[in-house]
Amino acid sequence: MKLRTGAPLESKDLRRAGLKVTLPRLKILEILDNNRQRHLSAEDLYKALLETGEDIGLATVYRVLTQFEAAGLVNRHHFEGGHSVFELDDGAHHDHIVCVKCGRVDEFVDEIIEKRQKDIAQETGYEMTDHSLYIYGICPNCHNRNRPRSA
Amino acid sequence: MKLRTGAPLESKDLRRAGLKVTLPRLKILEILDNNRQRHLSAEDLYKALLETGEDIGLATVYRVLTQFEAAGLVNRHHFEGGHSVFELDDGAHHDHIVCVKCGRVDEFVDEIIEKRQKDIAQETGYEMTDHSLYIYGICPNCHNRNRPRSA
DNA sequence: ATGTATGCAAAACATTTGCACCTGG
DNA sequence: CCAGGTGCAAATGTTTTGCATACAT
Repeated sequence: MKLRTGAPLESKDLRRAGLKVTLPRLKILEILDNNRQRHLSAEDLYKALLETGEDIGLATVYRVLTQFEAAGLVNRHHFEGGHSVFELDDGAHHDHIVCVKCGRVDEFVDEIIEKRQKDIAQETGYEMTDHSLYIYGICPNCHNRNRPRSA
Repeated sequence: MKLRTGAPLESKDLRRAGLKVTLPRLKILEILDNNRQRHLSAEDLYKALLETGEDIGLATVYRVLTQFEAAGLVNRHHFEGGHSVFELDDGAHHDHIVCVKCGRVDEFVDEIIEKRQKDIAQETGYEMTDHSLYIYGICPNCHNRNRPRSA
């Protein structure tokens, strides 16, 4: 099992996707890039944009994210809680381990699980097209925070 | 890896959960029971109820499903598409393999994957509380349907 | 210039809630 | 009878859309 990191996305990635290079799109890419360790909701992104002084509408955030998703630049995940979260897609498949306390997200790839999933699809007669795996838990930071040093 | 089936739920399961045995609740249990092979949305359930001639409101469907979830009678899943789907919970943990063509859902448990997930949580320092795994693919039926017999 | 993007406001959905009425134990 | 359950309609929160204006190429 190996953890993963990522590489920055920029203007040329937008052009390659057939999208004009506009300020909202660049800003959104930038914020996603600065928050690789957590997954942001449209609302999160919107607030972050306002904080940087940009006057960008929530509708634009949604539109841009949808376009980015179609272009394969970001992945959309439907978490618990009725709203979607987004992360940059650097091309490589990976799964997620999510902290239920602080929302931190780590990514991993495990060949044994990958292999086993293929086997299961075959055994059940399915032709596998995709899969998604989430492990939920309490991350090291939150775990320590909950252990009082005197007890 | 083993596939799973289920056993019916009834009035006593409602009582055990501290819920009055009412017509809407029984009907909803019944419909869930008759559709174990697919996961139903609140809207699906609502329509199914109307078809059986029952005059049950959508709000009640949501309320009942939420209560059932709290009571551990059903599980709620957040699929792609912005809405939730529900399935009866027969107590045993299991994962899902979903047909992207027809919505058919099969359930399975794989000890190797279960084990590996625990290992990954441990390696990354997380205390695992839960996990969810979906394999998406094309089920045998849909697969055959797409293969013309003359070609 | 000119086809796209954007911002705003309104619309569309999925889900929840308030409240008067109904019903199971 | 009476607490809990239900239906309806209105409220909520998220995401989408229509349209006039602004911008990238």
